[in-house]
Amino acid sequence: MNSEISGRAEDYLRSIYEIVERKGFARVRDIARELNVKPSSVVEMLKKLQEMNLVIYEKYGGVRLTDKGEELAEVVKRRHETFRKFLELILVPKDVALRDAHILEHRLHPKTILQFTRFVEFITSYADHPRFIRRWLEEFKKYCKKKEKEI
Amino acid sequence: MNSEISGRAEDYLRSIYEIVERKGFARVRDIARELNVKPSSVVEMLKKLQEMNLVIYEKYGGVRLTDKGEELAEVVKRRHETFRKFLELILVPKDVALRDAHILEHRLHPKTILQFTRFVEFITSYADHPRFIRRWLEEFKKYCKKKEKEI
DNA sequence: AATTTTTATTAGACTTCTCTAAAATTATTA
DNA sequence: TAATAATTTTAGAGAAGTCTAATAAAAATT
Repeated sequence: MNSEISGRAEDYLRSIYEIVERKGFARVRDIARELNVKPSSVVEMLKKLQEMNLVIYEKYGGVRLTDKGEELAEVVKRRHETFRKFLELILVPKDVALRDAHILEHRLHPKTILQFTRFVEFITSYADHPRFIRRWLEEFKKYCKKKEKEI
Repeated sequence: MNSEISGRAEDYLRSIYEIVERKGFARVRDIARELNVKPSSVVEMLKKLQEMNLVIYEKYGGVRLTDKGEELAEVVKRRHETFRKFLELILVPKDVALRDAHILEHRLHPKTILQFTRFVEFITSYADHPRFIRRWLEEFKKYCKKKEKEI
């Protein structure tokens, strides 16, 4: 009866979604490579995801998402993007931002996710308009550079 | 040989630190209550933490942190405060912010933690000075209120 | 088509953290 | 101090996710 999806399951779901988006279908191997796990772990998780009606897969065949799985994956992906953008906004290097967005995207309260989303929206939508936002971003950059020199 | 401390172990460490700070000593019961786990789970973890030279505890006696444990707990606590402040800054309700800071504080790359820290520093240290920051915070509040009404 | 290589699956074990239930210890109070 | 209550500890098990090694199936190559 526990329909709570685990953070790790979400990772698998997003990964499958992105692979399918890129190359049309997902294989165990691709997923394993993307998540840095062994193929056997992928198979294990695929069984669970199928149990939850999030993916359809046949032994030795390809993997695809159910409608429910796709919906969920899209939510997860949007969340991921939000966190990635946010991290880049506060000047975390791109590679680190990508990595850490994965960590941020799970288990946070919906209200928290909402506020992160609004923050990113607010900054990016205003970024090339009002002076005070642009000014603020510039000042933050300066502030970081100054701190960088202090090390 | 693996001296990596787990996120969960960090929770225990911070919890012990805070209880000791509050009432002088920590008992299994206190820790269990604070972390919402059973006393037996606490005992289990205390053994591991002792193994890692982070706490000293005797059966049926109190728990205290070693110097090494205290140092680590302080780092964890500062990190926690940073995230809590940050979440409140982006207008996450206090109770949710407290809860989610626990989730954010683990496993992020040092560079990410550094940037979060700088961001909070930047905003709070300038908050009552230059107009453009105050202005910015006000605008963000307005933006959120507007979005709130749209729901 | 037969052989080799790649990919996928299973079985079984391990890690980390958790729990319940029972036993041991300490504290309280009558 | 004897009985009761609260706390702590142990033992044993379970969930989630991972791994290795062996096996099975599919794909590629000769």
